Amino acid sequence: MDQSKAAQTQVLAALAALAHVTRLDLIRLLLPAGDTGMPAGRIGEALGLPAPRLSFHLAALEQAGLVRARRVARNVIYSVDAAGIGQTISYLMNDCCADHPEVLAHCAHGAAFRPDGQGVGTTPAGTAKT
Amino acid sequence: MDQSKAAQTQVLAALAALAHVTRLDLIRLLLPAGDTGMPAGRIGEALGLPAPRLSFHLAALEQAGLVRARRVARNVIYSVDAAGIGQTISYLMNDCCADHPEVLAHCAHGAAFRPDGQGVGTTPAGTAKT
DNA sequence: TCGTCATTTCAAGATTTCTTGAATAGTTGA
DNA sequence: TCAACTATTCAAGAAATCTTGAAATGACGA
Repeated sequence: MDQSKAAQTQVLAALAALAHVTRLDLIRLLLPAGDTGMPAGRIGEALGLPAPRLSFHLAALEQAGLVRARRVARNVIYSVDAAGIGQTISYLMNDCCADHPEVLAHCAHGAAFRPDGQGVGTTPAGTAKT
Repeated sequence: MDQSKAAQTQVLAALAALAHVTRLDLIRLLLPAGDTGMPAGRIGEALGLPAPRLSFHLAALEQAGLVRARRVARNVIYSVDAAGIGQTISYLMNDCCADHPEVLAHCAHGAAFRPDGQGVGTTPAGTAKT
């Protein structure tokens, strides 16, 4: 059970990495590209980011285990690490919410696990509060 | 579809709030207490936190929509906002991973949605990489 | 009203993260 | 080898976040 501390450290890094507009944009852009990925240049072009800034954020995501980089000729291709993202979400659900169906109910609400398409609400915390 | 930007802002706040050891500890401590919650004093005692620091982090969580506070006599009772946490997770799954079963596979791996108990792995990103 | 308990706010310093332009490194074709 | 192209690293400043002790607020019982 010392492993769970390392697990938390890793998740904290992933959450910190996700907690930034630019990096969330990067994940969103890269996900549809799947394992094929996208060269850095085209990413920067798509999001209108200066090169050093792009490198900075991609490095952060890579270090957090959320994206992978591979060199192809002159380009560096970035792609999402599905396992990294999935396990981060999994940790949130299990470590925080294992015994709390109320939380899971809100998770499932997004229809991710419901092929019938019930409830497409992507409305996050707070929106329903005011 | 301008609502999705507000949604993202809210999720970013929630992710930033979660991306801190102390605050993740707070969530973990408060979740088992459910709606009953826990007075600030006892929380600080349980985690060994000085009062101002506790207030600072609880305020951050509250602002992010992850916990709620209510006053009872001299005490302030804090409890988790299940909807806030659930919707944050939901956003990650839907906005980032809607079309990507590979990610969802890793999410489900934690057994949250599998009563059969298959795969209790709480192992987060990266652990399986080195 | 006074004193006490529970909690928050304030102010200052320390630390970390983010952005930017300039310089550097790796890869390819001529 | 040289020039062009792609991407990262560096250094410095700006901004945001975290921690801490001291002071302030709010609620209750005597």
